[in-house]
Amino acid sequence: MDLPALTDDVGYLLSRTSGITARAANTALAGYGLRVRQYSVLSLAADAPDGLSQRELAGVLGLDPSQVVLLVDELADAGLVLRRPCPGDRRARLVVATDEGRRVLGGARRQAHDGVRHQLRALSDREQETLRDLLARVVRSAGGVSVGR
Amino acid sequence: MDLPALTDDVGYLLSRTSGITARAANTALAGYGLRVRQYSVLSLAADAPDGLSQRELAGVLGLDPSQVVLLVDELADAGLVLRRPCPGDRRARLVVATDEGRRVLGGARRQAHDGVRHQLRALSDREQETLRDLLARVVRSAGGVSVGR
DNA sequence: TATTGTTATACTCTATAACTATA
DNA sequence: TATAGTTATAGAGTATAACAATA
Repeated sequence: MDLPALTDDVGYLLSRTSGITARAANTALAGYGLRVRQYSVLSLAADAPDGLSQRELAGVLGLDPSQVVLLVDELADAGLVLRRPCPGDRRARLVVATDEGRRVLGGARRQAHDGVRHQLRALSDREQETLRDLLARVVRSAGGVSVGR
Repeated sequence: MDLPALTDDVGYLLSRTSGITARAANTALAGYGLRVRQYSVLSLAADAPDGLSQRELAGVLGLDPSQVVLLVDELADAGLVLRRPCPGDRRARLVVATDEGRRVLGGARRQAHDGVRHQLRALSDREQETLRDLLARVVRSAGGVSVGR
């Protein structure tokens, strides 16, 4: 079986597409003082009623826990999240969105979504859904495996 | 209309999937002394009968020309490509794969492809094709636009 | 005047190791 | 002994600006 040329290779196309959409998202988020990684932490924290531990954040995002520390530091400095002691485990700390964090997230989420959507404009709504579902299955099957060390 | 939670967001899923496949590709390429960016330059050079100018490489790959210089430097140091003067334009230099470059690329391409494919194993062949076609349309529509400066 | 390649610089992202306090 | 968080460091990727040679 013949291998595809670079420009028809899924890995290459994933990298290019991800770069394009991440750049658009970062541009859209710049007005809120956020970048995609900080935004993703804030977004997860805001959607979890009681917040998440940093370990949970690292697991979901596929990041090393040491990176999460820095991202939460920045968000906390900006007053968008805070660290609460975790009842029942004095090692852990729950990352919770502040009211200001939720307020900022409201606009940021909309802007980021629109920015990404504009880069996907070549695809119909139906096709964007298909893309999302295919990617979600890849992440769920492969993503959770090699997170730890 | 309601916005999706982070884990159902196409931008987030693209970033995660791209990270997963790029990591797999880098692991697969490590034995050849290559990383994905160098590999992509080598791959394009090898597939173009007379090579490509660095400007063309930058355009196709969505990179800044200054980044291409460094990538070609590394490949040239490793003896995988060489810079030929471009007949008809003394400013430009054509990047051409050496025999050794083509030989290395043969194995590297196979390994990288298998590594990425393994991360996509949750999708059928048919679905992987669909994914590739959707991504290709996004790159073609949005990718060529804001490359220059 | 515009384009090709180049050098330089700064910032972000990624990967790893080692340490502390708790469990 | 394992786990949650933290600190530190190095390497890779990304983004810009400026310059020489040539068109």
